[in-house]
Formats: sequence, structure tokens, C-alpha cells
Amino acid sequence: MKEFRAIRGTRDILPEETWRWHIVEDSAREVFGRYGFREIRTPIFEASEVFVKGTGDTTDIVQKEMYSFEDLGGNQVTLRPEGTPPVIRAHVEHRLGQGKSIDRYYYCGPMFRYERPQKGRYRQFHQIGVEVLGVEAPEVDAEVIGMAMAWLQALGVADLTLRLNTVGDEETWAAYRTALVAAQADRLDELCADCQRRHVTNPLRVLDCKKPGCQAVIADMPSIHDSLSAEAGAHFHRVQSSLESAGVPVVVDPRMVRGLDYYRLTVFEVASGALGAQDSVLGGGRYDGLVGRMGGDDVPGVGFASGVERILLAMPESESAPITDVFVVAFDEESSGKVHDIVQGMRAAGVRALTQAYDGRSKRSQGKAAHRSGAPWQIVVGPDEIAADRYTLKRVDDGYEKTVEGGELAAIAARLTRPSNSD
RNA sequence: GUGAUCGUAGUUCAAUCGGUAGAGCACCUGACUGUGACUCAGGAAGUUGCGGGUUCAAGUCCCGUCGGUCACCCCA
Repeated sequence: MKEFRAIRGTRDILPEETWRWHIVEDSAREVFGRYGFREIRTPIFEASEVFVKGTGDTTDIVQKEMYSFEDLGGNQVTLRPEGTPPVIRAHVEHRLGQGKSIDRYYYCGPMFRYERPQKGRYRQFHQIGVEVLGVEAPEVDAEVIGMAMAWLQALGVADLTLRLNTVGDEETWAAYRTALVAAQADRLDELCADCQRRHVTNPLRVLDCKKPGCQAVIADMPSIHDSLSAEAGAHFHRVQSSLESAGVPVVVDPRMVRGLDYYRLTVFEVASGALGAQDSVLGGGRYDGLVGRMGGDDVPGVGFASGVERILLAMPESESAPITDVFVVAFDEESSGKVHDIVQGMRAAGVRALTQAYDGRSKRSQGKAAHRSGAPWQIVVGPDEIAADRYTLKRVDDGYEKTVEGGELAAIAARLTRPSNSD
């Protein structure tokens, strides 16, 4: 019979690794909670239009990476490729931003993009992201960036670099585009085929090309910082000074351009040196105008998204917690009935207890399982114990033993395994 | 979508020039220990990713396909 497999670009997150996911998620809840963010959960699929309008119909994501299909009712729907448009859709749909309200959301869950898988890139991947809606002040950009860094550092993500740039506002963009197109036009023949295409579709993206030939040309291109409008320049400087006073180290990268069309003013990215070519663990920016384009009041917004798989790749190895606190071994098959009573009694008392005394498994097999479980306590139950109704809890670490009456076994086990009192 | 590379037991790998598919670890049973670890004996585990082709004979050579990995592209 043919074996089933998880389809390309998707993976099973197995029990031996889910605990690391919990660390990342719990940490996000704790850190983001300190900043007043509350969780929002949106459906994992939406009307395709949400992304066409939200993410932008010129982006690679919308043009060639979406999992879109027609459902049985004839609706065009898409598995979400990113989190921001659905959050804004929900915010607008439920009229959550009234008057001058400031709304802080975080989300957490799977995203889908049809790309060729490689290290740190999957077709179903997981993001944890935040959005702040309703604040124009550059200090909130710095606040969100600072929070991201604090979180990643708390997780121990290795070798972090925060890169910051501004893509300006509408006025900046018009001026810069003109300057850039003019400068590129002179040396178009020196650019690669992709960049010649970008020259027409999105001249800003040429700056991101890593090909040596293009790099030489890019080095001579005007910087966006020369075209910055007064407002955009002031915003960028206030973000920088705010980050500086918060003690967050920043690398300003005048060439950094993000791939999503909706970004305005601040853009940023956090990379880890522990990763491969896909080294970005988190990215985001400001998207003033997007909420208005999606049918809401024209409130400003800023946020980021992080890739959980990439964070996990860049986090230090650590030992998993034991799967149980007390492992109970049946000395012989006749004792296994009592073993099950004991295990169930301890569970009822709130103790994590486990046995493998099933199907006549040998002591050897049970003992190995006990060892593998990492249980700090073990009990061996045989005819002697059952006859005397006295059982011995043995601490694996140092061999300490405590023998108790059957009637109080569960209660004593509960006390011994509580982290606060050791005896 | 493009390129490189790799697919043999649960896993890590071996198999000469094309000539009977093997080992360590893990797993299971038994012996020895009132558990485990150590030692000894045994066991289970494979249509060599899949489909064609060449050959007396293919894990090995050829073609195709699927999948993994890495990179381009793009992004988290």
C-alpha cells in the first residue's frame, strides 16, 4: 500500500518539538501583554479580494504565491499568505476603532505561500505578529521595534541585527522615483534582466538586487534619503532617536526595501546570523493609508510579523522537560492491575503519572521507558508491595527513597512532585 | 518558476568492475540483577522513493517522475 506523506512544503510538528513552540508562543503572550496587546484570531482563509487589495496586486505574494480556489458556493477564497489584511478586515468589519481609539492586536498562526521550500521557508509556515492602529507618532514605531527586540532577546535568538530604513511618504516617493528612474535609465544595459524589469514595474526594488553587476550600479544610485520630504525626514529621525534613547542598536540601511506595497515611512527587518539564505526572522513597518484603502476610517498603522520556524532555527538547543513526574513499573504481569489503580489515583490527585505496564511487557522494557521518560520519581510495584500495601517512591537523581502506605501514596506523591517543596 | 545535489531497515550508513541486500544505534523477547544503565543469547524490521529501458543478471548504468536538501527569486 502506498504511504501517505505530508505534502510538499508542509511538515508535522511532532510531540518532541511542540514544547519549543510553546516557549515561543508563551513568551510572545507575556511580552506583548506587557505592552497592552491582546490576541485576535481571524479565519485562515478569506475572500481573495482581502489580499489583492490589502497586500497589493503588484506584490509577488498576490501575483504568484497564493493558495486560491473557488469554494463549492462559487466564492473566490485564499488561504492567508500574511496576517495584516485579515486583522484590518476584522477591525473594520467590527467597527473596533472608534474616534481616537488606539488598538493593539497580536496574532499567531499558520500562513500559506506557494513557494519552493528551502531552509527556513515552507509553504505552510507560522507567524506571530502585531499591529497598532490609530497612532501616527514615530515613538510607537520605536516602541513596536523595541518590543520585538526584547522578545527575540528573551528567547535567546542568536546573532541579531536590526536593520532600519524609511521608504518615505507619497511625496517622497514621487520625487525619489523620478530621480531613481532617471539614474537607472542611463545605465540600464549594466543591470540584470530582473532589474531591467523592475526598472519599469518597481524601480525601488532594484536597490535590493544582490547581483555583483547590479551592486556596482546601485552604489552610484541616489539615496532615498536625498529625496525625503520634510515630514518623512522628521519622522525617520524621531524613530531613530527614540530607539537610541531606548538603547536599541540599529543599523540604518538606506537600500532596504520591503516586498509589500503598503509600507510607508518606517520599514525594518531583524536578521539572525544563525540562519541560511532566508535569514530574516521578523519584518515590518508602517502602513498609513492601508486601513482607509480597506474600507475603514483612514487611521495609521504599524506592525511586524515574525516567522516562528526561523526563530526556532535560531534559538539555542535546550533540554525538553520530562513528560511525567512519576513512572510506575509493574514487577510482574500480575501486578499490573494494581499499577493502573495507583497511576489513576495519582492523576486524580493532580500528579503527572505514567506507566507502560501493558500487554505483559517485560521489566526491562518498562524500565527503559521509565528512563526515557525522564521521570524524576519511580515506583516499582510487585507482590511484596501489594501484600504489605506499602510502596516506595524512589528519586532517580540521588536514589532517595520514601516508603508510604497505599492509602496516602497519591497525596504524598502530589506533595513530593510539587516544585516548591522538595521533601 | 530556475539551478545544483541526494533518495538503501524506524535512524545513521555500507554493499569492489553490474553478480545472493548488510552493520551500528534504536525497538522487542529471554538470561543475569527486585526495575533501568552494563553484559550475553535470540527476534522483528526492505518490492533499495516510484515507473520505464539496457542486460543472462540492476541498489549500482540510461531516461522519466516524485520527494528531501541547499541556492536563485521572494519573504517571516
